[in-house]
Amino acid sequence: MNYWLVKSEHFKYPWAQLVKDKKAVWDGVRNYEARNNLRAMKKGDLVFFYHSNANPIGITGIMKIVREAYPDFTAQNPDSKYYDPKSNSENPRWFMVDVKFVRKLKRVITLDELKQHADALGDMALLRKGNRLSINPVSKEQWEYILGLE
DNA sequence: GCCAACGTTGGC
DNA sequence: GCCAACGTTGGC
Repeated sequence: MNYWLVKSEHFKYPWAQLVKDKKAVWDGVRNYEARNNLRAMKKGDLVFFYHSNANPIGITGIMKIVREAYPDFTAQNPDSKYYDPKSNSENPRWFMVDVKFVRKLKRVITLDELKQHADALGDMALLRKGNRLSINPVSKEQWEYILGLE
């Protein structure tokens, strides 16, 4: 079992939408490192949902992987803003996963707060300066520590 | 809206 | 394969 943290901008796919939909397709990942993380996700893995460019900025809830990586068809759709002419169905470049709503956190654990616990969280990818990766691995220790803050 | 950080592209 | 130019992310 692995743990992850994914970012979403509130105007792109807001947490409230997932709460309503219960299930979502996590598509549109167009960064190789993020894609590699995406492909390492296993069914049943738990995922923090992190709101960037939001108010407040932070972790709002938990999701679960319900379908492992499969080709992101939006890359083949010229009308999609995620269209990538260099990807094709024989040799897909991009992947997506399906996620399911698990639960809301009792409160938002803000970036500010995570920063205050930077020592305990060790070298957490999210807190690294300049980190822009939209899919980050989280260690078991970090996962449990963050839930302890809740 | 600014801008630092960093990924990607493409000419050479 | 280098690297300048450009685009994007995301906190502030």
